[in-house]
Amino acid sequence: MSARREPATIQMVADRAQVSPKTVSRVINSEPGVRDETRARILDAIRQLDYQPNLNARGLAGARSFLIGLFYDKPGDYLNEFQTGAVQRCRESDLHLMVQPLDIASKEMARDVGMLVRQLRLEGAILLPPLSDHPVVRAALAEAAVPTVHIAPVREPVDSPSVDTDDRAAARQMTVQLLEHGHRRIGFMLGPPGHRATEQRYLGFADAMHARALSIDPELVQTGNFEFPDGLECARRILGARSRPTAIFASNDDMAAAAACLARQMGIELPGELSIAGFDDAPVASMIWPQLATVRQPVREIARIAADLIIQHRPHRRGWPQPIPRPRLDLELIMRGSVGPAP
Amino acid sequence: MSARREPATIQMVADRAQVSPKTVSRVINSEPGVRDETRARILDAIRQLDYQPNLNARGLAGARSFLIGLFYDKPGDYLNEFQTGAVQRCRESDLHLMVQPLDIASKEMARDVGMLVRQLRLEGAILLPPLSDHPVVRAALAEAAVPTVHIAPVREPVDSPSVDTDDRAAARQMTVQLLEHGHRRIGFMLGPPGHRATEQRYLGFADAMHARALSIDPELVQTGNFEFPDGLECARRILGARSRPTAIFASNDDMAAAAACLARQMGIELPGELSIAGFDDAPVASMIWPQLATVRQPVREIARIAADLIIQHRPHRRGWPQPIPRPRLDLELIMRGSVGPAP
DNA sequence: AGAACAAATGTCAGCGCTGTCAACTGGCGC
DNA sequence: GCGCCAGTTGACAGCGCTGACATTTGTTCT
Repeated sequence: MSARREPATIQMVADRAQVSPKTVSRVINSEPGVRDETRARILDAIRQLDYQPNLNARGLAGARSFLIGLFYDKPGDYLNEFQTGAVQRCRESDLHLMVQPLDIASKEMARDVGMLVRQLRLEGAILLPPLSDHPVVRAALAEAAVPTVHIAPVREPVDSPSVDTDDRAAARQMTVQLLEHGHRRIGFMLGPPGHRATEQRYLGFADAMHARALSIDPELVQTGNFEFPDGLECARRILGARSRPTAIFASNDDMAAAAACLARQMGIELPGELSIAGFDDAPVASMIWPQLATVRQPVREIARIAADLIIQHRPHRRGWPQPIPRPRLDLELIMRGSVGPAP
Repeated sequence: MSARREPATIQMVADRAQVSPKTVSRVINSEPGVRDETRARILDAIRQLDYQPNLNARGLAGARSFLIGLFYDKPGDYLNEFQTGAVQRCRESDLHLMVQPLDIASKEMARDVGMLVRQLRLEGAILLPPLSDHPVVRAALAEAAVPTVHIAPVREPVDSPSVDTDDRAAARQMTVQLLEHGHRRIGFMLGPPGHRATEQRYLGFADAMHARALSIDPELVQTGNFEFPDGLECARRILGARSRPTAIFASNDDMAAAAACLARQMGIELPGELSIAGFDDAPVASMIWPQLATVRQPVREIARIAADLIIQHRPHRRGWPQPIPRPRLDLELIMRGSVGPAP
């Protein structure tokens, strides 16, 4: 084990490359106006000294932070995927990702956000749903003038980009699948209010039903909060309806799993007597039998795009270029064993 | 919307409180030697100006970073829980958590780690298994003299604390439960090598079997990598054994779920013909029917303790106080429907 | 009251880097 | 040969804060 060297400084690199620190700085920041030969010499020195610029110093001098914040309400598989994608994208641009859970129920959110943002001088923020629609968070971020990207917001923010997916189309397609399997009475599990996914997925379902002139029995539409326990409760109500549906389309996989679970307890055979479809392609979707037909979101891709929007934006620092980008990604239907012909 | 103020500086606070910046600094850092009356005046000024110290400046001047790194290999529910706990603890001490996925298969890990550590000047690092045993990561961290806490390492690092759980005892207890339900032929699904959990859980299982003078049929012991698909493969081998076991104890819930899934496909009734036990109390454990008997890890608690170890250690900066702390937490058995009397 | 000391506060330089702007270099046209 | 300009490079201050040390203030004891 070698004795621990102190980290190299820009001055040391400059000395070794026979240039001024400023020129080294230019190279580090990929600024133009450095002769190739000089650049090469400097890069060499950097390599030899194994130099890493000190982020604190860079940030202080340049009024930057190299930090992007990722705010989320509840952890879960979605977060994992998203985080992975976002970190990857950040690393490609020499940025770092700061994760921050924010209890949507807490009254101290504004304080928390403001604190983080101003202490860390975040260069951008990404809001995961349902935070993307939280007025307090939005306001705190706006006040601090932090460029923000909203993921799947219900109301598109006028002055910030958002990224979302065509949940409506996917839900419509999935419903069409159910219809083509002969299902006519179809139960639906809504997500909690305040999520774009909740409204879009239902709309897609309704689109498909109405296109076939089928009516939706309100008794078969139940609201859960995207979690297993309420999925159970929804399923109880749907399967306890006067006339039991032959299929259930749940707004997410956890609730779909709950439907499958309850059906099993009730001795209902899957998919013989009941078909079930979910949404999100969560791990649980392929961990139960029969596996859940579901819709896959390109979460990592969404994350990369979100991070990218912030990174691309950075140079301007204030106000997004016209027009504000709002990429919308397509989803992928995944048909699996939980959907079969209607009995 | 008010015009966006520039963030307050320590100088502004000092002026308003009629003291020198240094005294304000003392208050911010909770240093002793400030009269109560002065402190109050300063705190007042801070509040009025809504002042937040600039982390970059603090870090640069004080040779700190206020950052702790959390390194992990694969995301998952464990990570979510851990991250939540760790962030909470960090916030309590004015620190921040930097998450960093590290592909255990990648050859650039040393570079990645070194880069992060030196750019960010991390004040500490937490290694999640199986990274806690990765020699390259350990070396990179050691070279940079970053205080590190290892979570559930197979080999305890001589000079760093570790946090783990008594998996062996818990596995023994779970096995005893199976035995008391009358099971004698019990299959076991090992985790991948390189995890403490893998060895400890098996040892606990073996402890209990041997205590009853029962032998373990090697054909019923299969290795997976903690993921559902191999769980399926393991289950296929175990359930395809010449003499099928009446119970399976899987080293984690994903694999246990796979056993349940396969059993169902094979028409084996749970828990009537086969009992299944898992480990970790992952979400999936309560999302399938019958729900999995499992072992709950206090993941958040572990995370808090790990962060705490780093935070407590910080003042010394080099070398841990004697002796190196190695807290070990107890686990909680959760018996659920997947375990029943042997047929 | 004055000395002697502890407590409280201040002064000042500098952490490692970048923004601003000045200075230098070489090539070109006339 | 001179002026001029674009292309390069450097000098220098200062980002906001804290460490080391100096100074002032308050307290206690004789």
